[in-house]
Amino acid sequence: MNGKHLVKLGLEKKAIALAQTAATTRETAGLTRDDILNELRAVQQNPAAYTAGGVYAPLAAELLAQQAILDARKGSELRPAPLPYPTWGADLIDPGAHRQMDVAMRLPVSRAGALMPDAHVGYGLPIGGVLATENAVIPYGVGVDIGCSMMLSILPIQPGALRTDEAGTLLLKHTRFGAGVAFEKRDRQDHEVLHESTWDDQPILQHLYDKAATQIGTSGSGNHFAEFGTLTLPHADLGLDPGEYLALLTHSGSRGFGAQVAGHFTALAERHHPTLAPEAKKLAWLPLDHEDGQAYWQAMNLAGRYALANHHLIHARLARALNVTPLAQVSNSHNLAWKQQVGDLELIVHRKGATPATHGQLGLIPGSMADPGFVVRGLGHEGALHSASHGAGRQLGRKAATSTLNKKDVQAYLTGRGVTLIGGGIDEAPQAYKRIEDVIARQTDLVDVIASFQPRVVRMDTGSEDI
DNA sequence: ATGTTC
Repeated sequence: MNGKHLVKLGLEKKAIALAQTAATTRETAGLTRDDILNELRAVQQNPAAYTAGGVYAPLAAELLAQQAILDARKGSELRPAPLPYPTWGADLIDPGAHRQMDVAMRLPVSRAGALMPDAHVGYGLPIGGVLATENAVIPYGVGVDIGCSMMLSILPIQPGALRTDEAGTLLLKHTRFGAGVAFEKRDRQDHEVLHESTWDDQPILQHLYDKAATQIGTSGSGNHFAEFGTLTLPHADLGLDPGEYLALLTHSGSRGFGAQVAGHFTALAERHHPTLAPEAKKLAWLPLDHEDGQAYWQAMNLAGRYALANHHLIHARLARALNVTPLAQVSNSHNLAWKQQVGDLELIVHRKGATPATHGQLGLIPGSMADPGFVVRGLGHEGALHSASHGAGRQLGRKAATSTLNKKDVQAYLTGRGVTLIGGGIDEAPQAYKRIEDVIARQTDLVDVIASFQPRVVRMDTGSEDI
């Protein structure tokens, strides 16, 4: 058998070598060249029928592997141009965030998207990005801090009745900040989320259970915070009379548990798409009709419930210390994916730093450590995929903030607004964020503002560059 | 965002 005959069959290098070996065996068995070429064509047409054994099994396996790569490449190909998507507050958004969103809208699984006015560059999908996909979930479309969320408790206390030093003492005693931190054993609290059978369903969840159990009720680091402030409710709402209330606002996530879930499934998604274009590598997805997609979906939702449980424990601890029961509570996740009907399709809507804003849905949009946050009610805007911003959004990256701003500037800003800060880093300075008033003004068709919250005593993690 | 990454 001449190699040329095999090239003519359209075989590639490795397959040619395997075909040559098989052909030699068949020639020894007395078959003619034409007989062998016919057999080879049959193997080519249906390699799966030959993998069980026999002289053609190695060739058949190689052909199947090649086909799988081709199929994967075909299924991972980006569209030549991004699908169009609406942007809110384009004048506030860095071109880099648009570039990232453009890549996301070129994914073959993408169907719709939107950019919120707090958008800025992140890993994979931009922060403030909303992306709807079909039968696919993108771990980096949710983000590292799965289930990152906000919670507000409105307390039956006059804003002036809690002194600044008392508020600071409470926050220091009843919250825990920092990467890797957990509550001391005697202070550890239980929550029903830790008793779910879900933890037994996957090895990774079993593995992370102990970490989750020790860290529950903690706040973490980065932009996470716990703060007392003054809630101003101009009109009767939330079952409350108009007026001013002492309130507790927290920003926290799924801690080490969620971060490790995110890392695990991002790596898995990348293995699903080995031929994905480099610019879209961090947007690798998992098919939802595949066990890996189902596993992520389960773990993601558990991390979402766990993050909200964190908030509930933080609020319960502080409310108990104050000997009060909250008058009302509002909470929302802003790093998560949801199944959502979009037109005729049920899509997977990823919100990575975006507040769900279905018609009538309550949400929380914080400003910065010294700027007001807002309680909002969604207007269910279809084009925004029922979403709004999740905050003010960065205008300076962490490095830029650290090199541009100094302690004095930040202290002056805090003093000017009567804010007392415990912990905090320069990279979280109010000046590192967009003006929340501008961001809110760009999304009046997405949410109604129903109350504002002015921070008074704020606790954050100690940054690398303290304030 | 996370403890400190293959």
